Amino acid sequence: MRADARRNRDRIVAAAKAWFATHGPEAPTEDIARSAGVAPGTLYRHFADREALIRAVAINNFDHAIAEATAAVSEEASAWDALVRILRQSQELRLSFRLLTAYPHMHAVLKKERDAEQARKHMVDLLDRVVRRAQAEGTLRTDVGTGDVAVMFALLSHPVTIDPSATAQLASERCMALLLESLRAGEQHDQLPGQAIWPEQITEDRDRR
Amino acid sequence: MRADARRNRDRIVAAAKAWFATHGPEAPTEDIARSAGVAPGTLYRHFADREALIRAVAINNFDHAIAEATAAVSEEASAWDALVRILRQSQELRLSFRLLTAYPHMHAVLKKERDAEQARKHMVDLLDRVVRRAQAEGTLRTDVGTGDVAVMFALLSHPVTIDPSATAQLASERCMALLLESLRAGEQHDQLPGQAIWPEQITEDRDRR
Amino acid sequence: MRADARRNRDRIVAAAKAWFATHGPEAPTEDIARSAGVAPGTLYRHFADREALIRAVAINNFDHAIAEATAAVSEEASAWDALVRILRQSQELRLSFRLLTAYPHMHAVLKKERDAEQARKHMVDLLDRVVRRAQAEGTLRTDVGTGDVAVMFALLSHPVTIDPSATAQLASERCMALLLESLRAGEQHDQLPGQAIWPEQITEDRDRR
Amino acid sequence: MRADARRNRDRIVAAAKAWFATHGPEAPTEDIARSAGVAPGTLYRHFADREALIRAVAINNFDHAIAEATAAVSEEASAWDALVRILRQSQELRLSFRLLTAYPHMHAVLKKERDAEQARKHMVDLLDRVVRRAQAEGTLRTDVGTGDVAVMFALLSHPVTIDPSATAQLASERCMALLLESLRAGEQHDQLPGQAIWPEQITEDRDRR
DNA sequence: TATGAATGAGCGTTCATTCAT
DNA sequence: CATGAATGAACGCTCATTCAT
Repeated sequence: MRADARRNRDRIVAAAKAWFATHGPEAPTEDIARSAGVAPGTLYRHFADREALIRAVAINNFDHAIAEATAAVSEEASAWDALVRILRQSQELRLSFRLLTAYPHMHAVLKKERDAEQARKHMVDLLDRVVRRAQAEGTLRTDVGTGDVAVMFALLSHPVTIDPSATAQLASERCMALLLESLRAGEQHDQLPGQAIWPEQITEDRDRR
Repeated sequence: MRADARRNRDRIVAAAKAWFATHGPEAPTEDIARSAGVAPGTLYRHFADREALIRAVAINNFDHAIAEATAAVSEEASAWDALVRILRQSQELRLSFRLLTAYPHMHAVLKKERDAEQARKHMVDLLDRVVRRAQAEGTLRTDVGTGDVAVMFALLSHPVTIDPSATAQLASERCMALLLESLRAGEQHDQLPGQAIWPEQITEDRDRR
Repeated sequence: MRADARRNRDRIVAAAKAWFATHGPEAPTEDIARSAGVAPGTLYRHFADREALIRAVAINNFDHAIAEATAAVSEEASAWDALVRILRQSQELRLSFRLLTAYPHMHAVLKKERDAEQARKHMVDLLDRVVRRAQAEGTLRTDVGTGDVAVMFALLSHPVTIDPSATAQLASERCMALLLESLRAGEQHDQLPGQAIWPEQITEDRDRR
Repeated sequence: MRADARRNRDRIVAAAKAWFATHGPEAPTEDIARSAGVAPGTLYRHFADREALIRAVAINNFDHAIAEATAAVSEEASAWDALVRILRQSQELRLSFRLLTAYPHMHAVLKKERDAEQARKHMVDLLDRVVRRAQAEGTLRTDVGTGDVAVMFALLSHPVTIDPSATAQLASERCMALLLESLRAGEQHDQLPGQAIWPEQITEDRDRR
């Protein structure tokens, strides 16, 4: 791949990432191309269609999120601290989850490309390890599973649309803080409905419309 | 209003509600009309444009949500129980919040019709009263405001897109349970970032820009 | 025909006349119905379609124009004075000509109803008589025909769209005055191109698309 | 601009010009696009909306009309001869005036683009100069203004809808000849109503209503 | 390979006309 | 008969994707 082509591809992915983060995965391809400083034709030379672009953004995102999570795990003293840091601070992870929950087809879209599916799995596995380790060390309540944590995080990754935006930002952080508080191991926990949700409970076959 | 017209209007609102709930407020009017069993022209006879339809759905929703919340308040022994019931069980309230947070224009859209704006305000006021009463009775922690509760609820009202759907449903309920747990007044609370968010902190002027 | 039906019919024709005069013969039927104080269904009970309504308005108009022209002929001292009065003052005749020239299909539309066609013919015949008499009395130049006069008048019946409207009105009157001046018999006339145009030169078959 | 794009743009303008000339400025864009041999999207790539297309046609027209009028002025011996040639022969000027008087919004539409407004002004100024010069040389009666001439011409630019079309064409020419005759300076002129109308009397603010 | 023009299906909306009440 | 609701074809315009330059 020529150097300029490589550079264009990267700029398109970066532009798409920005648009997806602010306007969701239905953002106009034309706007994305313009932001990337290329013509629409160039975008489509690199990505067969919108879904391919989404996959590329997702892979990029998952990879960054994995890197951030890995750093958290290795740098924090406990699994709990790592978990808190990951959930609270990782913008990349936030976007990853937004993408994953942005529209129902997402899993089907990802599965069309081995790399995308692997990156997703890798990310989930990493989260799973942190969750289990935190439970093992006694800091995370044991009646929740990685699936619970993932769902919580996915939901909290939606943009909060209130004014002023500083309040929106704060609201989101407070919400996260509350949730984390409820996740911490403690004496008197309510009985949660059902059983803990683990990755295995989540079928990724979402294509039956 | 003639009986058949009334019936069609209701069917259109119902169809729109279903589409908005599953596909967001940009769902094709054509599909909505077809679901309602009417021609596109009929939809537009009843609603001047998409925004008018959104407002009608919102009013319908807010009204139902208010009714459910009112019932909860009058039937439950404590404000806390009422709050739990409202947040956990009201599907209408859930959709209401989804609509409200679906896109940033929503407030501007609602403000164009007095009824819509009033219904929204009425709903928020009701929630506000329950929140304050629960705090007064000592069951709800006092470092959160109605705005915090509303944001949390709005976020949790997003659809969870995992398979199987029974798991998605469960995940959502568990998430809500965790949040409620963290809201309950107790001994050792973490320090939340910032100050409690109350309705007053939320500017409803979203039309600038 | 019941009295109320008759009244509705008349009001619809009157409303249509007003709309056609100000907005041309494509004015929305809905607006016409509303102006007439009836529902659209009522309009269509009386007139099969837009063309039928146009014919009704045309007949009404032609009849009034004929009456005004007849009065002019009988009251004015000379054919010339009658002609001037007809062309200058008859609002009905003005609208008649506007309708006739508003869209190319008009003749075809009129021909579908004997009455409409007859009224038109009657009106043209009357104008023809006045023209010939004015020429006989030596007040109208003899190198113009009734067709010339009709065309002139039709053209001058178009609305003048300039601001302020008083100026538009004046401009129209001045234009008419100029044209009348050029029609008066006098010494030194320019040679007009072609031959005088008489009603016989005008084929009324306009339906070949 | 690429050669093919330029060609398409020109074809669209030409097609629109033809449709506007025959069916007025509300002619379906779809038909215009088809006539130009392009898809609807192409039309909208070149012109943001119908009004932009109207302006493009108008500019094209005004420019051609100005060129023809300029040629007439420089080639004819007197201002009078130039005026006669302009009014009689310029098909472009004829369409220009038809557009200008086609609907009341036209001035507002033109004013949205500097070029369009300038071209219009340029055209009017040119006519104004010829009119004043003809009056100075004693060939044009002095109780008419450029506004009178413009209105007359606008009115005469409407299509004459009679059959056969050769007769329509002739009728139009004869009408113009009569008007020109009445414009020539001479001994015994009738008193025209009101005062001469000059461009200054014509407010170009047509947007209040 | 990049460009940016062209395509054309799709959606929102209008309105002449029909039809159930 | 009148009403006014329903119909559905038509039109303006958008945008994902393809293709000529």
